[in-house]
Amino acid sequence: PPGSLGSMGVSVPCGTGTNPLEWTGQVTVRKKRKPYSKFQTLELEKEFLFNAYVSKQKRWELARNLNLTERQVKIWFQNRRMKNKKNSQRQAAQQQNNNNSATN
Amino acid sequence: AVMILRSRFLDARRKRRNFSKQASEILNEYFYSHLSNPYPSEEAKEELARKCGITVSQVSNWFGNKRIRYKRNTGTKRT
DNA sequence: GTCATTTATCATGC
DNA sequence: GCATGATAAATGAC
Repeated sequence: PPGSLGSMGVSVPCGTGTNPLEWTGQVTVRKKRKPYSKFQTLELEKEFLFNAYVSKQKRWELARNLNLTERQVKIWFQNRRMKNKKNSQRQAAQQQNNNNSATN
Repeated sequence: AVMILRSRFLDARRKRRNFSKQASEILNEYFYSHLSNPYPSEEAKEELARKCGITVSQVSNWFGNKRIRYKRNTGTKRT
């Protein structure tokens, strides 16, 4: 999406595009998405319970023990924090709905 | 094992519902009328969400799915 | 770091 | 049996 910024100032990949269907073009070669194993996910979740932000030392250990790259561990925690935030917002919205319904 | 049960409970995929026909029409109308740049702004998403009776996240999901599937369906067939 | 995305995969509807 | 909505890896902008 070309230069269209949200209210937060974070823009999105791709940078051009006013002419026909330029957005359909592939920007970069992406690595194929591979779901992690149950064990990998479980260990990452356990560490996430301790702290949502992992130190570099811990990240190195996790990567080694789970046979992942440090980059994968880093990104997993980033996505996990986003998931957490999304769930929090979802619960907050439901609370709002409940309050509105109750007071009306 | 614990995770599986927890995830089965709060995973919205388990209770997925198709959007109403009217909502799909609104979303498709916006998509095809903005085919050169089908990336609605945050405000546009909010308005679409309000008109369709769904959440902003659902609008984002819909456009994400629509873009990739439109690309795949149109890119493969050429004459 | 966040966060809107892309993409594949998942789970469901019909 | 695929269409469809939501989620899980992965990227890129800032």
